[in-house]
Amino acid sequence: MSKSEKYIPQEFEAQWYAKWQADELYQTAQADERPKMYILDFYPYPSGDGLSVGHCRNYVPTDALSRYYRMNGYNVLHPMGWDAFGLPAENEAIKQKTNPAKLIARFAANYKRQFGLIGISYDWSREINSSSPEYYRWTQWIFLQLYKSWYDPRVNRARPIADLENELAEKGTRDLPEANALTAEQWKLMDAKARREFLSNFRLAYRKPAWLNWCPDCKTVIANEEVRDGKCWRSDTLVEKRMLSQWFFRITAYADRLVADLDTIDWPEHIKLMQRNWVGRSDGAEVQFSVFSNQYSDTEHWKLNTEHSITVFTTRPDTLWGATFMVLAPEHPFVEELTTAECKAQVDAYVKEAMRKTEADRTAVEKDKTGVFTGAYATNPVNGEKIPIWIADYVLTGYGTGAIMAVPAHDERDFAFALKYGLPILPVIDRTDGLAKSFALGGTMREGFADALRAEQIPFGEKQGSLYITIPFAQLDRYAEIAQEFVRPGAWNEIVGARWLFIFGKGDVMTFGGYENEKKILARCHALEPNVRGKRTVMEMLNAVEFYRDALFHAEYGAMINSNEFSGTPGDVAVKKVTAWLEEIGKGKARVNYKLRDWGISRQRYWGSPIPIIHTDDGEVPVAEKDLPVKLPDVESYEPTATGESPLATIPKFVNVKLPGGVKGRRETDTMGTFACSSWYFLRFVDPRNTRTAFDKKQVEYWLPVDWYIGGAEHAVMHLLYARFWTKVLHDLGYVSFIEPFQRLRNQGMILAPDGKEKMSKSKGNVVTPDEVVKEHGADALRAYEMFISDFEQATPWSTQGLGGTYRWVRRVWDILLAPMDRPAVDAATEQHDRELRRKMHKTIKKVSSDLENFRFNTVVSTLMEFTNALYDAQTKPVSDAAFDEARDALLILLAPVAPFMAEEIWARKGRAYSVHQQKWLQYDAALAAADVIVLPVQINGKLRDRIELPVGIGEAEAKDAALKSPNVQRHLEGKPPLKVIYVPGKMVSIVVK
RNA sequence: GGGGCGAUGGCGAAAUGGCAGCCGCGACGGACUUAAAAUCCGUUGGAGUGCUCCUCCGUGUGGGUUCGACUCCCUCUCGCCCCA
Repeated sequence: MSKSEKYIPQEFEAQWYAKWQADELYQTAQADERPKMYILDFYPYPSGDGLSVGHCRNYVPTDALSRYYRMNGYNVLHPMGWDAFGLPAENEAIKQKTNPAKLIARFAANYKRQFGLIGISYDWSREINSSSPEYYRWTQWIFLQLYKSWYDPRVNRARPIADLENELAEKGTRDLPEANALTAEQWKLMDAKARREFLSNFRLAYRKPAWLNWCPDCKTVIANEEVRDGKCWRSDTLVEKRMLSQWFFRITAYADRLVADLDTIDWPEHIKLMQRNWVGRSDGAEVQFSVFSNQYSDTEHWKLNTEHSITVFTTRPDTLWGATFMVLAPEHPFVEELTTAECKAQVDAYVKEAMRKTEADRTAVEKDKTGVFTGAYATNPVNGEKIPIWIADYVLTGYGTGAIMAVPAHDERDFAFALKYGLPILPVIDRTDGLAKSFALGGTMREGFADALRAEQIPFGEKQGSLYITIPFAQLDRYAEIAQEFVRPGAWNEIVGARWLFIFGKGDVMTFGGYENEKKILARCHALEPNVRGKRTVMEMLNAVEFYRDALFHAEYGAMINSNEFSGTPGDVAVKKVTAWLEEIGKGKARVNYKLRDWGISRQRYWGSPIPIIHTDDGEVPVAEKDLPVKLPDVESYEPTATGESPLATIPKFVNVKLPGGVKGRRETDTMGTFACSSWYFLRFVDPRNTRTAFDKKQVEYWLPVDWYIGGAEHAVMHLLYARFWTKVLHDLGYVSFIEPFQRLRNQGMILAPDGKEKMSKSKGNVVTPDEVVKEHGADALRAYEMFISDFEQATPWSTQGLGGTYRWVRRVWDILLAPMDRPAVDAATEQHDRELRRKMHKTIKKVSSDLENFRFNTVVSTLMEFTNALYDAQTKPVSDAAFDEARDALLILLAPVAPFMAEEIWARKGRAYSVHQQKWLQYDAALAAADVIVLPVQINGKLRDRIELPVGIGEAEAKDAALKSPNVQRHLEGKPPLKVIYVPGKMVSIVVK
């Protein structure tokens, strides 16, 4: 190593890294007696751009943590690998007409070089690559475990599919809830193909038709993430939807466990919340609406209609009496059959248009709701009303049943839709806030009305002769009486909100509620007032009065009204009561619905793990486990197909197989999305070269669950949910004993570009790379700055000047630890200064240790900076050599996790035995860290008035007494007696006066 | 559209119910130097003609809880991120 006096990191960093690698300093031992610590960074997709300083925000702090735990005697597993499959590599490879494996190898090598540059202590002997056959062999193996399993809701876990086959042969689906009815005899009569099809309703990996994005210009299927604003990212063409068979994992079976088990892990609350919301459990009811024979249609169509009933899911069965129409998603399977001849043309046009839109476009609240009438009607099961069936694109097929009962009085979107198309809006739930309003149009009330209101203290505003009245809830009855007195003949007055009354005269009052009254009221109003004749419903008429708008609609859980025998049912029990009644009369049943959908894994792409299934005339057959992996064919280059199939479909050598027994088969050509690979890689790291199993059970039991799992918040939902799901399946099948893979999770904040607040991106040319920083300032200054820049989870801009600050600090440390010192001789003050320096040292050890363990890396560095400043200060004081050297040695050890290169270099220069990274971490002495005196702030009425210095361990009475005696406190008390004196031990005295 | 996060000096930030602004950047002043850079030392939230003392104001907005609120609760505004 060089002997330059000055701090020149470029002279020694690379050499130390090479030595650490050669000495296998960071190679992790297998399971042993020591406590273990598994610290895992999200494994990255290696891109051609390499790492930026933003990426290092993740890797540097976890590296410091790993080094800290090693020095504390833990057996630390800190591995790294590559999420190598997927679109970015494939698209780049298509562009360069090469094989993505070659690109990935090059990109990964560059990442690895950069990790070395900044001194990350990964155990590279455990490096994995998800696109290598040695790895994806086991991804396929797990796929087969899912394929060969089903979820038994009676025992709430996955079981082998063979158990189900046995049960079906014995007693059919008799004991299976939610299954299509099947007797044992019917099962026995089925052929192999029919049985396979039936079983796919249960398997955890199954195939079903689903909509895909199709780009007509590229003539290929594209992934969701390649669709922007409904257009293809490459060609900017509008994307269409196509229905194709695809593979899914039945994650919905685990929905409740995925929510419940969140309580067992230490994750940021907001991530847990996002996962709960993503699963989106809602409890409600499934209700059958029979389709009404369309007697008003003169076509043949209505005959068909009598065959159907439509199932809707609702979380609000208590609002059923207000369901005035029904809306189907444009994709709903009944749409074509239900639509009458007169409506067919516009329905067809509407469906075609809807298929082009994205889900976001369709469900945006601000967007004008559109829809068309099908011509068909359904029967509301609770009151027998005939209600029209519409289709509208704000209803989606994926959620619930693809059909909704519309309750416009209590659902915002239904309300807007009903207003637009003149459909009746009937309130059936009472308001919970008691808001009631009346608008008395000028000339509708007799003289003296306003005076009468004043006399009753009913507040109102007056504008151009009209009164705007907000009626206090307690005075609703009184108001109704007054209005009857004063309403002029030929006019009317109404109350909306907490009560719905139309007052036409004394004793002539109609309640707005139910179909019949709605029509009667509307007819009377039309007759009396020409201005409202254009209004198609009572609510449309009321909505024309702007003053009423906030009282017309609400979505609260209030008491039921206008609901026959259920009227008056309180809001807190209404849903339960109605659901129970529906079950009783056989028109519905309680049901739990989830926003979570089954996990679609099919990709019509080359660059992914092949799905180990072969299609034969007798249905699908899984590849035998001994024949794994199903290898990707090694091709030079390939293009997407014009049919929407994977490029693999054009490779006959891959597709055509002969099964044992000579049966011809066709391989599945879809590949698995990359979330499959990343759902178990943390298991592979414990035993990455195993050729017999996916992972050695003993190693997994020692190392898992992961203690610290660190990565970007963008994976908050999908990756983490999928990995948890696979872990639970493996648990159910007996492969692992734990139920959660990641015990503690933290997300690093993003580092933004230096200028302004935008992300670093190659296209904007604002990327800062570790290479350039290391070249200029060295890796240790970079590492220190990565940790110092901000709170670990907070987004923050990169600052080249800020980096200069940590560089200066690192150099100051170098100087104070290595440069010869000319310090003052010891004198009478030495003892005192020694004690102060030691106190600072022990406080520093304590804070650095606890801040590291609590992910407070920025204060780790600031604490080390303070300690460095204290050493500079001590240099000018008569501190003893012993105390000074002890403090310098402490700084050197504490520095090792943050600045490993410099710590090693200084260690060597001081002639200590290699390596500093194998030294023991320091223990602090609480007695030495304790202060001699405390300074107590004293507050009067919450304002700081003085600080008093008192001995440590002072009692409450003495502290209060000292506070009250302080001259400053006396001055502010102005002789007033303290009402209350609060002493917070060691922290504060707070005095309350009048 | 759905979900999440955030807002503190000129800037990055600290303090998580108890002295607001540790540490760093920048700026200003000083030492060293023929000079500059580098380095070292000092000052640095705002205001009050106010630098060892004193007072007031101050953590996006408005309210609440508390002896005490950057911190907890509610309202609004703005910004960012993720998913679709």
